Amino acid sequence: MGAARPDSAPLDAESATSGRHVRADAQRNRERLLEAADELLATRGVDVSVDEIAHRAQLGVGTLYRNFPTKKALLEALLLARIEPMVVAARDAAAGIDDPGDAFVGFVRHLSNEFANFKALTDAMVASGIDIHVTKRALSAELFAAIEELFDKAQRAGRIRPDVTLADVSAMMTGLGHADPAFMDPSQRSRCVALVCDSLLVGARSVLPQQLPVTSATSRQT
Amino acid sequence: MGAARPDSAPLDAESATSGRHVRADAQRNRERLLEAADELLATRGVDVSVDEIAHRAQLGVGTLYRNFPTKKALLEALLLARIEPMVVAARDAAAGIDDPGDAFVGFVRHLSNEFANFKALTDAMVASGIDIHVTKRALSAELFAAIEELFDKAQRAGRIRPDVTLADVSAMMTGLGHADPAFMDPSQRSRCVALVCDSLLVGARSVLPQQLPVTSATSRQT
DNA sequence: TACTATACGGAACGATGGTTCCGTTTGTCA
DNA sequence: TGACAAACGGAACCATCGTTCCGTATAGTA
Repeated sequence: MGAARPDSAPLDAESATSGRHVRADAQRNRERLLEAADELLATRGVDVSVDEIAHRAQLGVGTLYRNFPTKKALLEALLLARIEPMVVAARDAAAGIDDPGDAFVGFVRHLSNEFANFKALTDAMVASGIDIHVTKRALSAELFAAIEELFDKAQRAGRIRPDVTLADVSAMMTGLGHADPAFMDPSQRSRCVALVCDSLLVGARSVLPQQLPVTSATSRQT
Repeated sequence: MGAARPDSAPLDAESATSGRHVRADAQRNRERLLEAADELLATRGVDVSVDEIAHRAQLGVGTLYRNFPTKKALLEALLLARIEPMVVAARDAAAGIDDPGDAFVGFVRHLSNEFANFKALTDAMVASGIDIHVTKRALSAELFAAIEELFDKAQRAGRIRPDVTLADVSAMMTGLGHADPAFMDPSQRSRCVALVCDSLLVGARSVLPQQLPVTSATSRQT
């Protein structure tokens, strides 16, 4: 997770800053807590309690609070942990030898799915009174930079419309990710990604992926 | 709980069903409560308490609970009140003499803005444990039907891609509406609507509206 | 103006959930 | 293996919030 964060955030990097000793079980438990929070947010949704998270990790609340001074801190750490692989993916895509346009489309597809998994987490952060905008921007500066590189490359290659900006892309992608789940299951999202890319790319008009033959957006449960 | 509610459901239509008397102030207060809830959801966001709403309306909680048996009921009433004008707008658009494609685009633009105002409300409903999908579908069946009419008309006129479905449109619109506000201010949304319509329509490639020259998606507060 | 049905206010209640505290357990090292 | 710092568990605490209850105020009517 937060492997290399040399500067500010003091949450990981235990052995580093001080000669302090960190017991092996403590470190393991920290991972367990993050995993538990992750799973519970995915399954139960926004309103998971810290007690639930602690129990899921087979730990007491006290332990949770030693690792994360507050629920907010736990959620932030989780957000950070989820963003990191995305940064890696974005850099890989930008550095790859594929056609920049294709790489961009692939990454958009990837990210829209990831963002969808984010929804419960960010909703929970909002519900906990976190200023999600400030937090997310601070935490995702690296991600933003990585995406920008990929975007610029594809645009310079003439694959992305010249009048489209990175802000457009960001907005469209958060839109895809935050859409009402009642209208946006994975297969629907796949179609929407194709549509969005059609609008972003130069001269594109994709063949939409198959749609399940349910009556239009009128069958989903819970 | 319910003080004097002779029958079951009907909250408005006071004078109608029964010879019951309804005091003028009571009726006024009901409106005030809905307005207060509306404003507070817009300003403070998801986690408004019923006390806050009551105070904002310069009323006590007791009064609130006489009008709405539960917080959930208040939120549902508010949702219903907000959906109604949209239905009207959709029907107008479908019945109008404009080119169906243009009417569709105009309506999409209108609805994406409305949905954005929805966000706090629907989030609050979710946070209150309401099954938002069931509720919304039940309440918005009319809206859905009205949109379908408009959509079909535009598609039959050859303006909307034949492989695009109503489900696609719904998904894209909820996406536009629920997007992270940090990335989607009104001017940004306007551009995104244009992009989305580019992908939905046949042979469209719009001129994107002007974008404010702030650094890409990196300035917004709260 | 007096009377009554109706509506109002807001204290009190119970549930829920984040956070703290402290006695107990356990990993690590000499 | 023994000792101690570090970590653990979970009861208890406190704040918040939805909801109820009942004494008081008021609109409407005769």
